[in-house]
Amino acid sequence: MEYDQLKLDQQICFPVYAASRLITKAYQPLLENLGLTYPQYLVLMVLWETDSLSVNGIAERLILNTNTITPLLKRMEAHGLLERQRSSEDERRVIIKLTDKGTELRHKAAEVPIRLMEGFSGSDLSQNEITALKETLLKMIELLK
Amino acid sequence: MEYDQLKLDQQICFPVYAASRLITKAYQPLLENLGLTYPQYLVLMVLWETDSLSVNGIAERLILNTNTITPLLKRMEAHGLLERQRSSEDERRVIIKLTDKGTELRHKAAEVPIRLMEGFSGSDLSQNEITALKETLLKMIELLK
DNA sequence: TATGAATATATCGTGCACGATAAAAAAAGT
DNA sequence: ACTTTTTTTATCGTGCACGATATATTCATA
Repeated sequence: MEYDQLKLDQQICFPVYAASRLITKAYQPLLENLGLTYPQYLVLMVLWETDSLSVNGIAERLILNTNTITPLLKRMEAHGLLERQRSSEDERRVIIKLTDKGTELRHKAAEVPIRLMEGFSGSDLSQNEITALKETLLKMIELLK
Repeated sequence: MEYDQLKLDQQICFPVYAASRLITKAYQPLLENLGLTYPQYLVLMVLWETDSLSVNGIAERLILNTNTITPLLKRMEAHGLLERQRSSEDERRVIIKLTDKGTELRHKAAEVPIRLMEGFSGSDLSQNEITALKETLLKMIELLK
């Protein structure tokens, strides 16, 4: 029987999976200086743009399950980066607000993506390819959501 | 101060991360029928192509740490999918061999990638885009390894 | 006004995934 | 032949990530 479709090199899923982990790995030393993990950094990027979001709002933005977000936010709260407050308007909701410490990290984090992209410049990965990659991934994400 | 480079929509890392998890999620119901998790399925794809690999050989193929692979293989051995054997030629190495059960799963798994790709056909994601995506990801992987 | 449906968060359990470290075996160097 | 270095796997600890389930609150319906 033919099994070509089961060959690892024939998969699209595997390079996405491998690239994702390698990117996270590449971020790790840069984020370690800020006392952050990669998922924590993603949460902060969301909150730096839009403070006072609900747990569900952050989960939707990051396309993560709320049962992943809740423990993540609790750890960040323990680190003094944000505060969790039950909404008085709708008691089902928990509103997440940055602390001064969480806000101030934004300044230090500003160079992180620049440093990360430095690893790609000067390579044979063109800006056009990166742009096209992102657009195709966004289409794929829409299909899979 | 300008923080555009910290906007989530400006990142290439986030769509890769999100797409990876959504792809894994999409596989989950298909693999559940076979009693497999996604990482276990990746291991089997490697072994179906080349049996009798070392732990390190599988780790290299999947670009995973050996301390991720070892517990994964132990769980698969517990499920009777493979056997782990210390090499007599080099006792540092553990050789992984498929059992009959592990080999037979290949037949059932043959339709998994086909079913997964069905979700993309008929969409506005062309085959050319998927091919280009894969090539760019492979370049990125080479840079990050 | 009461009931059922929907929504939001939290907990539990399990499976990864990786940094750090340890131990054993093989290879390299003197 | 002995010592040092390198390689391979394993363990520990921690941080996710998700399926399933539970609880509380709000919304929709009768």
